[in-house]
Amino acid sequence: MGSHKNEKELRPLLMSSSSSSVKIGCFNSDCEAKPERSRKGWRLRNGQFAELCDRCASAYEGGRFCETFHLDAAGWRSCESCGKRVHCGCIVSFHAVALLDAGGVECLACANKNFIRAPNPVWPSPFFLHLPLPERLKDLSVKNWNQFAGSSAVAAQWRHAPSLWNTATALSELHPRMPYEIDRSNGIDKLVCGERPSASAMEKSRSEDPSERVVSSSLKFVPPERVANGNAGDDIPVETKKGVIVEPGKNTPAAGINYEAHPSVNMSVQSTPKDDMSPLHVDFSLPHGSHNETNGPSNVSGPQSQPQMPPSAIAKPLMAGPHNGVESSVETLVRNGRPRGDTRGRHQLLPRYWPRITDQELQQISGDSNSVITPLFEKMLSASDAGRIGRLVLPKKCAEAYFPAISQPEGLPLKVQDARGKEWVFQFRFWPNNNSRMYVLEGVTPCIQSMQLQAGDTVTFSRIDPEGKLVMGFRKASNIPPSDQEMQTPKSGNGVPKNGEANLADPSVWSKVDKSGYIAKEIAGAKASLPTKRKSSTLGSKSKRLRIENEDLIELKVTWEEAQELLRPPPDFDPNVVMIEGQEIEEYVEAPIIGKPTIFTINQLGLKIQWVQCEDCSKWRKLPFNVLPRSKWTCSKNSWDPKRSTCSSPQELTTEQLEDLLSSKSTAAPKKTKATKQVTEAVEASEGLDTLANLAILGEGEALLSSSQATTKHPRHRPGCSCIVCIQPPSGKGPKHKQTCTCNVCLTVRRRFRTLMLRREKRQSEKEAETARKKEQQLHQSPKAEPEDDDPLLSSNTSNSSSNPKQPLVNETVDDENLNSKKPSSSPLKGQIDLNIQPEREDEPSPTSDSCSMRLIRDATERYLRGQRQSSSGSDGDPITDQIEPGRGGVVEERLDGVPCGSVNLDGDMEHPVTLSMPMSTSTSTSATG
DNA sequence: TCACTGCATGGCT
DNA sequence: AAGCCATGCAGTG
Repeated sequence: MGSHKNEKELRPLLMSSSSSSVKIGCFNSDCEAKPERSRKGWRLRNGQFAELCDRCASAYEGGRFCETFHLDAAGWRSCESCGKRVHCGCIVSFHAVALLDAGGVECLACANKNFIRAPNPVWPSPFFLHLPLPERLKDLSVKNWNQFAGSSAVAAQWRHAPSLWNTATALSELHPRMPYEIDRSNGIDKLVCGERPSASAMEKSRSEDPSERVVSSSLKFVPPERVANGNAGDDIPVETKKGVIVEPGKNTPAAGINYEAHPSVNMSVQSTPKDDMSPLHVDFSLPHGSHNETNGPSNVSGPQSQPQMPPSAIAKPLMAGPHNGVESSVETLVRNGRPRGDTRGRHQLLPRYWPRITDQELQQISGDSNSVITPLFEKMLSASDAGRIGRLVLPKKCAEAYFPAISQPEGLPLKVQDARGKEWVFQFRFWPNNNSRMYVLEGVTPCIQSMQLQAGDTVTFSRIDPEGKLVMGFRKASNIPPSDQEMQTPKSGNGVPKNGEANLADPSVWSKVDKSGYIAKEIAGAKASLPTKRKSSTLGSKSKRLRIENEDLIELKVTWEEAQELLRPPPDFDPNVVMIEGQEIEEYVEAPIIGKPTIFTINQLGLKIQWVQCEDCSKWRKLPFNVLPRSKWTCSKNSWDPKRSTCSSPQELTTEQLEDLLSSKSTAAPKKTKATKQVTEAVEASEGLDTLANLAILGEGEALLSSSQATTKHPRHRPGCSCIVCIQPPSGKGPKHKQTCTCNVCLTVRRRFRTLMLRREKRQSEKEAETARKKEQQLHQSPKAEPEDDDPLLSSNTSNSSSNPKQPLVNETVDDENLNSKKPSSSPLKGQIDLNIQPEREDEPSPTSDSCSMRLIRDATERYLRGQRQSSSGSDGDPITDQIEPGRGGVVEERLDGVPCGSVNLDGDMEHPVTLSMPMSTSTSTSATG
């Protein structure tokens, strides 16, 4: 440790000189003696030691220096434990005082006692600290890491990491290969074994530090040496106190002294040493600095060796307190036991990686044991992370700060325990990347899957002491209010579902931290409060891809079909018709608008009807099936039933019927994700197509609709994108899909194709179409449809349904076509918009396929639908319920070959009677009603 | 053909 | 503007 500012008071003339060789006399400015043989006193900031005359040295060693030489100076306080007067305002006393978390100070004797009593085995014995570093480190080597990795390397390494001293050890252990480590060790050694001043420094944790929070019971570490000097005092429950080492560099209002918080012994890991000028820091920091891989051996001492560093990522949040918040990367290093960092400035981790774990979660991890959990960092899983590749990209700084140093790309096997206690071994490695490194954990798939994580969820890395194990917890994205997710403490984390009120473990901590978003959070829990920066920094930062996950996942978790179903041509649309591959494609300048979800049923007469809920009164009103109500539909727009054109009008449906209606609707969706193979496939397919749909719906680059899958597409994806993702064949099984395949994907593709074909046919001969339709209807005796529904296509597709009144009548294609034909629009084509079509990608089933292909497709489709109906049919009784299309959601694709919901907009509000020929599904569509 | 590996690319902070 | 890092994708087995 070095001298501090106060040092100057003692020895102004010598201050500038860092050389102990300069002997002008006793270092004590209050002493006139000129010792022949100087004795070492406190450590100066420059790493050297004050040279004192015998008398002063004796006083110093006896712990009487302050009272002897500046009893009247400011900065005297009483030990909170024993009441003894202790000086807190000079470099000499700096080492003999511990600042308590609760305020006040404690003499070293008391602090030491507490420390010694502390049952926490995590802390190394003071004696251990006294051992020359070389001794402690001699066995350490990179191998250790490897070995540990294989077994409990982490634990071993970190076991002693808690204390600064240990840190040194840990560091050494971690970086045995680095020469500088040795230097570091030396430096530390000096601190530990050297002259007393050096030993002093101990710590105290800051309550603000999340880590500390966890380790609130942290003990204060007092160097043995100090104890010797020490002042006796009463014991103070260590657990309840956190001390802060007094440092010359900073002023404590209360004490009028400079001090700084240092890593507490137990949680030193989390504390943040300052990189300020304090000698202590110097010693500690140096080692860290040395850790820098790019750095050569570092100097053991010297202020210069302690450049000011940004707070460590974790420490930062913690910093808030009286401290200036200046944290040194050192601390990070200390905590991790792995102080490396390319540059100190970089030690600071991005806020998005700051661990946000609640006490409860920590408790969960540690269980009832006395384990101390040290949150290290967290990361929201990207699509890649959660993908099958099994590679979890680790934030560089986090990897370098908390994982063992690796010099070879191959890295090391790293043992990680999940929240359930199960151990996993990942390969911690890196790839050279732009003159840097990209760290990854390989082989995480099993773990990720076991935790059922997906993109958007967050994994947290913590360390359990004294075991020193790495623990990987997780937090499901869905557990947290989307908007608050970023900011709030996970309700459940570390894989331990908790009620843990998402209170930030310690609001004060986070809020104070910085602008990174915590502040905002503190201010408001509401979405609005969500710090945009924060948000963007997490999901958003790199990814628009992920951005949608949380918020949108919930609100926009609609199927591709559902989304399209709700699309409505923009008002006053004026589509441009372009020819693409011989097909007329309508282009809309305006983005489509979103319509209102409805539920389709079939009444007793076999007429299709749809139910829509009034925006104002929430009553359900019956509308012609082909009406496309807008999103803000209200009773007043119910021109079809004047009696119920006001909100005051009673609802036509009975409560029971409504329940059935709604339940059917709600149950439909779940089915979608359920697991028949086909369903699953369908889901996948729809997800895979989401991109297209999203793009179509939201416009290029704006994929607001997220697939149910957290995975997102690369931002570069654009309509027509030919990347591997976009050109991916259905379900990624291209070749495996046979022509007769009836999987959702194939059906979808066929449907799309069919749509095109139908249009063509339509164009070719309206008359023929009409004829065909009638023919189809006759053949299949499709269920009754409204008079307007004379879509020939419909009949073809719905042949099956026709046989079963209860089956959904809707067939996307059919309906779609029906609508087209029915639509008021003078031109069958006019007003049609097929957002599902991407000319560039229509290559799958070529639009130009012949009718034979069409037939095959239809046949396959029908077979599939038949099967679906059979399997899903069976409900009867309530007209509504029964008629609501079962499995709507799950098999949507298959069943929706047509757009049941009207393409014709009869709604007064729908001034745009345009048919949207989109593959659709309406989760709401229903079947015949009796 | 597919899974895996490792580097390259480029959006974003 | 540098660097991070999510993802792409070629190479390999």
